[in-house]
Amino acid sequence: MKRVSLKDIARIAGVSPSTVSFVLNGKAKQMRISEALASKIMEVAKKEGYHPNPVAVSLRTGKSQILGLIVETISGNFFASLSRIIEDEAARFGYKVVYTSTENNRQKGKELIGMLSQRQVDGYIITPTPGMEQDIKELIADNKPVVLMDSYFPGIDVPHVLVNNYEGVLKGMAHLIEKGYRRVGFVTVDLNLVQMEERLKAFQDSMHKAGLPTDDLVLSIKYEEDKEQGIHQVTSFIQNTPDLEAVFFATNYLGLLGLESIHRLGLKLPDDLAMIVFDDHDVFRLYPPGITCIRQPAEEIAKTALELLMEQLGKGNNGGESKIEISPGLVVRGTTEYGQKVNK
Amino acid sequence: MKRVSLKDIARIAGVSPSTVSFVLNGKAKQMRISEALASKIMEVAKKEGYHPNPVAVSLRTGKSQILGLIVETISGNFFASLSRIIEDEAARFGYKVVYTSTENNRQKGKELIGMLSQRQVDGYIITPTPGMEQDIKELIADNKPVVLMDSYFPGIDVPHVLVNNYEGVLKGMAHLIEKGYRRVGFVTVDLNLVQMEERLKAFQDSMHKAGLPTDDLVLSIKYEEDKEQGIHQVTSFIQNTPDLEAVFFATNYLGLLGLESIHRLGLKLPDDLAMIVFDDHDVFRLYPPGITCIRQPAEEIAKTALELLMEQLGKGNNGGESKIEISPGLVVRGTTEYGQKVNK
DNA sequence: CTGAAAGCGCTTACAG
DNA sequence: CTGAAAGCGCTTACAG
Repeated sequence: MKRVSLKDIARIAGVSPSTVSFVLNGKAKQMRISEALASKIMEVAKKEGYHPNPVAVSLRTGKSQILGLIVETISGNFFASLSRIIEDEAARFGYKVVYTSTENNRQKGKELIGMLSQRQVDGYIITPTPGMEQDIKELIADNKPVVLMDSYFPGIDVPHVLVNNYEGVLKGMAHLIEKGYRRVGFVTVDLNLVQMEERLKAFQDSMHKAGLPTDDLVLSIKYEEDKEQGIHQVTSFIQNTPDLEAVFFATNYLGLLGLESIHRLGLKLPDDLAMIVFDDHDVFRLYPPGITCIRQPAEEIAKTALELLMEQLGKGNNGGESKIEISPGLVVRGTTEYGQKVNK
Repeated sequence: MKRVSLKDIARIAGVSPSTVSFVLNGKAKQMRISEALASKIMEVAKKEGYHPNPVAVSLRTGKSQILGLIVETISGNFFASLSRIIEDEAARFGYKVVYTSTENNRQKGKELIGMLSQRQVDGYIITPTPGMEQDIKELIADNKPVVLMDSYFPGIDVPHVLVNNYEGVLKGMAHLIEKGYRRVGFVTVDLNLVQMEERLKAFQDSMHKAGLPTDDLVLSIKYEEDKEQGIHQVTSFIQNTPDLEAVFFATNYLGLLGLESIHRLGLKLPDDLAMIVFDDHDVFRLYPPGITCIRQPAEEIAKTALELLMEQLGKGNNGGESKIEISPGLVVRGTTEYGQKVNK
């Protein structure tokens, strides 16, 4: 059951290991090895079931043909949507993918990157969390190919691909305003991330453009708050905001809090209150009918990220920033789209 | 930014590479290297930030300190429950874990195992699917450490750990019968798997022991059937079985079909119809209150599987069968446990 | 056109 | 107690 090595093939074919290596790596022509010899070697290799030992190749070349995908949590829907797409796409380019997650743990993020780089991972696709800024800087300094997904750090010059957050909220707001909603609340989270800022800004711009005030209409939940606390805050926000007609939730986690609040208040969607969610992670299938979602095109984001990475791997890290923002879709869940608002 | 190598450490410390290797691998004493020298070498290694290159170690030793975890799908809750536990446990033993999924694709299962074995994976934890029998046999023949989880092949002598399916259904049935339910249906799937056989047998044995007939009470759904078809079958089963008081669903997929059917029929849980689900994959959180679950202890299964694997890794594959069955728990979801059945 | 040789970074008998 | 040497399986200048 011993594996056949390149040397074995050479011996059987009666040539030197180098010749076998050249042929098997498609450099026969370049090395001007005769067609006849080349095809003979190919045949022997096939017959003996030869497969190069990737560990040896990796040691020799310093490349592993492996990509590292680092996400926040491996058990979420975001990861589920992504992993398969990235794996398939990577395979097309001859790469394997290993997955790791930080599980919301700063320390672990650091270790992971360290471990991956030791294993000679050739490139990284990372969903960055606030704590990883430094690690990512080091990766860049080390000239490693990196692409960020879903978010980015304004201070670091590294390719990233994410949904166009501003445009997404704009779309959702246009939809609501067109339907006649005027008292629209916005629930966001107290997190210093570019995405969240963009979303809030788009809300305010939309309202102001429509001549609507936003003074008492923004609720910002603390990130550390636990779930029950959050539900409580959303509940009283809904109760205490006069004439509230609709609420825009800036993330799907917030959306779930909202759903629960609405449920507890005994309100009916969308008649009593309309609801719209910015679905960061393409989980809109979880929502019941009657909710509008700004949907992230996870598939397109993943594909684009991989392409950016391949570009870097193909021609070295050019260090140029490439910021790609993908337009989100507006999805009305279910068939019961809420109609024109009557008594505006 | 060049990595420091063992050779570098040797040069800096003024000793030979072998000495460094011995010290760093804890064989200083065994090789009778002086304490002073050993600690000096340790210090240099630390100061220079030396980390052995795992690729080189792997090439030289033939071991990778990596375990392969193969599951059916990476996007399910089962995987989510498992991955973290296995990863943590493996880390305690100094192993990393790489995940792969067959995504219900026979061909892919084969490729995956091939790829992992090339990468010198030291051991396998596999959730077997019917198509993998041959591949697993080869692994065994090849003397690779393997542990199966969640299922097993009766014909193959390989360690496996799974919930005690028979006992689980027995528990659930005892619960129902004790509450006074007599007309209990059993919905299973037409799949030739030991787990399913055990579950059905336990149902029949329970009923018979209580002196209850089961003739018209078993529905077996075809595995290939699509979801809508399945819902249809369950719906008519519920409608056409006289005096049906409760239904036992043999898997959580079937349970979801049942939930939808009950919803469509406008029945109220558990008053109109009681429902109990064998939750293969610890997803009982998805069910609404009023449903009883036989819950798989995913955590314990995962831990045990890893221990079995470590045993093999520690002392070589002894080839002996070790079949471990873990007792399932009975979980009544939510606070609204259904009460004593009144009009039996 | 083809082969001998070095070397990727380690470990481990073997010889002092 | 410690070092020189071989070798894991490959790739790639270098020399014919």
